[in-house]
Amino acid sequence: MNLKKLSEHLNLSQTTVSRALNGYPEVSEKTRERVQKAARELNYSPNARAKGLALGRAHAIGHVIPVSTQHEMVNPVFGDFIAGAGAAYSAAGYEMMLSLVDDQSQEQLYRDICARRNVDGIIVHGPTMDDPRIALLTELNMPFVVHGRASNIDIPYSWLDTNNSRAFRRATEFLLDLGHKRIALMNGLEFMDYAFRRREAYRGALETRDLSLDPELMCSKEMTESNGFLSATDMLRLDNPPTAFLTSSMITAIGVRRAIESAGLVMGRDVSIITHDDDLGYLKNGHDVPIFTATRSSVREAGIRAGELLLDLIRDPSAGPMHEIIEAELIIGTSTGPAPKDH
Amino acid sequence: MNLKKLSEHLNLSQTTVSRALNGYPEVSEKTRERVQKAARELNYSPNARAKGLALGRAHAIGHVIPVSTQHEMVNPVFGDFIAGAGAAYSAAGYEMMLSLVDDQSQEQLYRDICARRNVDGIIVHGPTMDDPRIALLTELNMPFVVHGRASNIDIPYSWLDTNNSRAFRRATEFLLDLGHKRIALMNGLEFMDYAFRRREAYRGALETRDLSLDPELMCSKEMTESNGFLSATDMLRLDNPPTAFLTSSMITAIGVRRAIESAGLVMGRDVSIITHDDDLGYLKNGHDVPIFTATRSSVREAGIRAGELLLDLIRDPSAGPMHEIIEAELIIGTSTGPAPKDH
DNA sequence: TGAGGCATTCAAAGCGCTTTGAAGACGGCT
DNA sequence: AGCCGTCTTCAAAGCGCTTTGAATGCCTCA
Repeated sequence: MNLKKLSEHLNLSQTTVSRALNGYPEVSEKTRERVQKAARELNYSPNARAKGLALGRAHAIGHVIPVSTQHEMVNPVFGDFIAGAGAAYSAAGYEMMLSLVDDQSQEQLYRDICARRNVDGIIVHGPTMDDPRIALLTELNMPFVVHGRASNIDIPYSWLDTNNSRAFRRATEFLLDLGHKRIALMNGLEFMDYAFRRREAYRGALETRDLSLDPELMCSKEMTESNGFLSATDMLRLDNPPTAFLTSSMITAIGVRRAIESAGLVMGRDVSIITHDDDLGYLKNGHDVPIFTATRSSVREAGIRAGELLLDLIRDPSAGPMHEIIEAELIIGTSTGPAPKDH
Repeated sequence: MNLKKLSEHLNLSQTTVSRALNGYPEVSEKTRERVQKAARELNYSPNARAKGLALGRAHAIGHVIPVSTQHEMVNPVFGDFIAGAGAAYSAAGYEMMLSLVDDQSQEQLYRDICARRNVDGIIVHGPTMDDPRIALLTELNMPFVVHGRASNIDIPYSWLDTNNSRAFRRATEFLLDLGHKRIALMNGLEFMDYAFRRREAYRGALETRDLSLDPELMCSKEMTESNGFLSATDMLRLDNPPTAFLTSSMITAIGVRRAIESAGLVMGRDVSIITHDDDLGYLKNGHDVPIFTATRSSVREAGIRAGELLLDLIRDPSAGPMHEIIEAELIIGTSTGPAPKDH
């Protein structure tokens, strides 16, 4: 069923039918109702490609997902993020288009996407510190919103970010206030901007208390359960092991907990953990009492807001670079306690 | 940059330019090279909507992701599945289109997607036992491949599935062989087809050994860490508690492990766990020695194969219903051991 | 009665591509 | 010279929609 057939069936011109369905005023109410009824009965829904061609808009948003080539891994927060963004899109009648890309072929893929014109805007995931995509998309004149920020980029662009600095500073201070002096940082990959900010916040908090950084207590790896376990196991074997861990994700924290327990120690008594918690649907941090003390901010909320910002930007590009920062809550769970005396 | 401008710039007709770029033989090699060079330099890439309109094909595959309304949760295997499928698509020059839908408005969404014609095929995720989408898409004449199967549907359709029955039967027998008699099943939601098959396999294995099912040892919930923890905690408090757990996902298993440990028991000695392992990138089951004894099958592989099947089906719909079954490996980890004597 | 105004409706152009059917250029053959 | 076949190129139609600019019918008012 297409517009032509529908209009023939109704003995009307395509113009009239199109206008009736799109709510234009210059069509009488009788005909509008007749048209709408027929459209419903015949299950007519305009061909999206043709509509897009005529309108010059795709009614779709692109998400480019970087897939780590080493580990073939998709960031697990991604599911929740797009669940949020998707809700914003469908409310506005937009589709979501996904492309996966390995770290190599980034630039060409973005160029192609823009040239092919089947998205009206792009969400940039996982920005690095001097992410080249920001200049590229600006040059290509494609509306975009970055989930995160790029510390070394100074051209204006729209972003939405969690306040990683404040969250990790608070988390570190929380441990320091409990008397911990040997605090390990299990960070994500530090060319990622959020991981860089987190490390700087950790460093800042320690230095303010005149504690120096110990490279043996810092690691920067992909945030998997295994990495959490392995790195924590190594650190716990040090002569002067950490009494607390600051981890970048719940998954890493689960690995660290496993390391603590298999070292015969008790979490929250012998060794503390504080983690960042993205509030993922399938990985809630406990129920009434949280398991892990955590800085929590919902990545699903971030998805919703990022989607909304981008849609606003598409409607009115002059609305200029938009910025939004999300504060994380500090949630007290059972994984933290005062630093043990005998260390 | 579009075809018209490009052809004017080259002093050629649009026809010739189009043919040159699409590899048709009736254009001379000189001109072809000239055209290709210009296209590269001017960064020309055909407008996808226009191409789709002209060709009657969208070059895109739709994925409809059911979002559980109660828990606003996206199945965590989803990220890995689409990473696989996406690889298959981009190899073939296809895009991936995502729609999220809550359980309610399923049918209308599918009808719309088909009517709007901006996908050439659909992957059906998470089929239930008598999933209505199969009849619907068949009627609408839209190529599709189901990830999983629908036990109560008897019309022919294409699917790709893990052999859940065999995997869970083997897993149950493995525990039985170790002497366990009180085996708990922590299943997913049992209106989902895979969960139903898993339960039936578990039941079959027990009945073969003349053991009766104990409803107190069976639960059917969303596969989250919390649910694993809560249900396992309850079961371990029974007068006659289970000595082994069979869980549906790594995440659930992690929750069960937490329950075991916080009950003061030791996993693999006091209580065994065997789980299904989707081999997710960020949640590897240990490194050299697996943590959990598990039935493993890579959901990423499933994504790749499902994508390939669907592309084949789109190329040649008469290639008829395609079926593919993936066997799971049984991986022996440290989470299982002989049933304790004193129980 | 005819001009003017308003409410409806329509034919046709255009969005950017592919593809059909036709035509131009060229060389070889009789 | 004239004809034919081959190689190369082209103009135009069509994909399904929106939108411009024009036309139609009807009513009102002078």
